[in-house]
Amino acid sequence: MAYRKTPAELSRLEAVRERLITCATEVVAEVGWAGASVSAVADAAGIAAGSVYQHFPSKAALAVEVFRRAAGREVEVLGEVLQGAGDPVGRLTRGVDVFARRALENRGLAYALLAAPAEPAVGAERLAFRRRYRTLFAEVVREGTAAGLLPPQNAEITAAALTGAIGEVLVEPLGAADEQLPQSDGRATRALLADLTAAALRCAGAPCAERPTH
Amino acid sequence: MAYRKTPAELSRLEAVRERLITCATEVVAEVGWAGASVSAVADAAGIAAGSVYQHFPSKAALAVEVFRRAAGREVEVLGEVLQGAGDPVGRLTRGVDVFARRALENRGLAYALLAAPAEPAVGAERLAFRRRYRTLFAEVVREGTAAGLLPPQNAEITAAALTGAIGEVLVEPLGAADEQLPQSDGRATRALLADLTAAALRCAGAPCAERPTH
DNA sequence: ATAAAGTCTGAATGCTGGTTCACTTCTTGC
DNA sequence: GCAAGAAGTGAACCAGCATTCAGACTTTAT
Repeated sequence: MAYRKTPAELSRLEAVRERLITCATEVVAEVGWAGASVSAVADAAGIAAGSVYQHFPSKAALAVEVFRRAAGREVEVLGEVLQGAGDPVGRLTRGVDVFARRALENRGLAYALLAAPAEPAVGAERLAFRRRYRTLFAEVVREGTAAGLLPPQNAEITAAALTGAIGEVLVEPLGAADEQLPQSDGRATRALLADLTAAALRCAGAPCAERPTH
Repeated sequence: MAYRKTPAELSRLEAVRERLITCATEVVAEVGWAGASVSAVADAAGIAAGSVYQHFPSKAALAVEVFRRAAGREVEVLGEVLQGAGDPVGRLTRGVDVFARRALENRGLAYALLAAPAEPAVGAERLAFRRRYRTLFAEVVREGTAAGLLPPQNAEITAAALTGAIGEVLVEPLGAADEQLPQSDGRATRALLADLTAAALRCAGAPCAERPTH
């Protein structure tokens, strides 16, 4: 024998793979799934198109991995907030706020994760992750009702409604990603976040925290 | 001159065009936008693929027309309910109910309109129609607050949240279109509708109509 | 009947973008 | 230094599908 992958070589390959994923994520954040062709991604990562297939069996597989990584981070963050300390209603408030804030801070990627047209494989992944968001929200809602802070309700439905509501409210500002980004923490954004969390709380039936809009 | 389109001929062409749109809608409802190739649609309408181009300049144009017709009907129905007689909260309730019910009665089409992957042109149209739903909901919400039936809130945001919530709640049951359709008015569906309208009312801040879940 | 002007057809064309592959360029172990 | 075996390259390949087009068939008006 005259060649065996040395540990160093192995980790170099791993690094290339990671770099590929990172660059692909950036490309997707910038031009969406539609514009993220294999060659565009390979270019961004500084390798040849053919080399992509050294790391992934297909473009779809790479796309799915990109999606999982990015969406996984969001699920994790959201989960930490929602399952953290404090009363359920407070956690829900903060969860919505954090989720929306993160989306607005990384619009391109958020849009890709939430709404941008994508190939079927990514679409399926999107569904799966939405279900995870739902599960997280549903748990908090259940805790809220158990604690008597929220009225009785179908937690799963409320969770779905929350997921959809947040997504829909964000799509508009995210879609306009290119226009003069209105400062991720400008006046308008603050108002948006306030109104969104208010709507979310109402949706879960939290007694109006009375933060009248504007 | 030796040929001029006679009125009869003209209306025949118009009829073919209509038939094409109808058949295309059916195909889309059955196999989604992805599966609705020009030849599949032409086959369904009983004409040759090339003849499609006698009536539409491109596949995208046909797709957009299909979307507009179908979505337009929904907007119209929803508008009629939301702008009808009665107090705003009641209208909102009925609007959500009617919307969801119609979607569940024509799952394939509803899924295509709401969520199925589609070419960019259709995606754009989808955005436009979502905006119209929002506008309709926003108006009712505004009326509700004006009448003192709903707490002060950002009606636009609430409307977006409502649109998103309804869509998200429906996507799951709609996506499973092929599985044993659980009777459009079975027990499960009734519960779903009740929970959905309840969530929607809470979202708008309507004082709990106290219809405890299930 | 016939010419002019359409409409219809469906196979051929062309484009787009993922995937392959013969070849070049490393890396490894002796 | 060298042979074995990878990894890297990018142009060629290929599949799917919208779109076109030359020829066949219809309708209209004389």
